[in-house]
Amino acid sequence: MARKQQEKSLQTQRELLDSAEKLFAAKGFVATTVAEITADAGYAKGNFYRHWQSKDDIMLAIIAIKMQAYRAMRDAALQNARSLEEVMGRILDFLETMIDDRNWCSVFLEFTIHASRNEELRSQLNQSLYRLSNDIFEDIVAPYVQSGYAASKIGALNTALFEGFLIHSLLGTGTIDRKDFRRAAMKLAMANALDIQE
Amino acid sequence: MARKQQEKSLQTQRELLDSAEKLFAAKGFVATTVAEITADAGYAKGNFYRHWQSKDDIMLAIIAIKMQAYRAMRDAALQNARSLEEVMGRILDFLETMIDDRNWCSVFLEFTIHASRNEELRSQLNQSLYRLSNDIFEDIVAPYVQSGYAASKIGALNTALFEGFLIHSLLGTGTIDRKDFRRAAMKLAMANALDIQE
DNA sequence: GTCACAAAATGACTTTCGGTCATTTTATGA
DNA sequence: TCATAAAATGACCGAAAGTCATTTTGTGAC
Repeated sequence: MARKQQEKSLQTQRELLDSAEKLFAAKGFVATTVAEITADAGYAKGNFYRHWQSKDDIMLAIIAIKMQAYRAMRDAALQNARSLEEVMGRILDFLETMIDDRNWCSVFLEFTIHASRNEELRSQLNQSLYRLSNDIFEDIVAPYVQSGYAASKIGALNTALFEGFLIHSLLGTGTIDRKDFRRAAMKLAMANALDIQE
Repeated sequence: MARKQQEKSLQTQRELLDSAEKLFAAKGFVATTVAEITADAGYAKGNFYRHWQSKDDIMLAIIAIKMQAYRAMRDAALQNARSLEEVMGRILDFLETMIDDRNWCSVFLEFTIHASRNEELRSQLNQSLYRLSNDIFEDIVAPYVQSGYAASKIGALNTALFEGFLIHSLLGTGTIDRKDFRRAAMKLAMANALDIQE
């Protein structure tokens, strides 16, 4: 049976994914070479391209996996929230766990900007990256919005503030910390959801 | 007199700067090659390195020039502002002119992330990039802050929201537009400056 | 066991790009 | 006109993504 060969191939793929994830987090997307990934997993470079078409490709695969894990966390956390403040609190808790995965945040951002120059890649990334935020805000936050302002916009502004905060963290300016971010994000979301537009 | 030679060298440098700026804006920092820059200006590649040590180096030079221009614009705009709302309005006008320079924003971001992985480069960039925001908020906004919250933090959060918005624009999600950004930034800054902390 | 076949793995090779440097071209002023 | 210095050149190097002909390994039929 050819099963064993398929299994072997899958095993190799998993090993390469693990090595790639580890190295991307440690050194960044650009600084990590395909040869390093395969060497770390104990294979030759050419083997990599049996599993993915490019370095971009494996990154998209890793992001998809990460996002799925995040999505599960989110679902668990938001189940019992009963007010807008509580929902936003949970969302911000959740974003803070992403910040704790500091190296990964950095790689996300690096890849996001990298992708923005590439039509194809950009739209692929858009799907997995922002579906997370959109889902949360359109499904879970929307019922609490009294201002008539689109929940998706509240979500996008929240994500924007988060990503801007990540940039500041990456550059290590030290002016704002995660408490400042949390406070600001909460304020912004509450104002957007509750203040009637003039 | 050796003057003419120096003048020639400076002229070459200016031509290379112009070509670099044009190409970076059109294609991005990474996608633009040194050979393209020199070819566009009508020189050979080696000539480039008489003027800058690296591609990073010319980018820092261009950023410094741009920032100086922006600083002048800012000074002119803020001269007659008389209230926090007016000051923030001018600052946001100013950020919107940066957004209009859309390609450059994109290159800024790209380079910022690129630099975040490089200790030396990061601190160099920090200086020119964030001095702008810090100056504005510490000198001009501070007198209007009644909440006891540090003006520098208000500035950093404003910049964060701006940069996050740029990322959204770059990815072309289309969920929020500059009006949404403006409204949110104003709200956030006013709340931070006026709401007494609990 | 062994043989044919297919899947998995290899690493030499190509191309591209940042950066170097010995060499050539051009300008200066004695 | 000639020596010298500055400006400009482009062949070359090393590193990295991606390719592919070749080798190694595993499978199933006999």
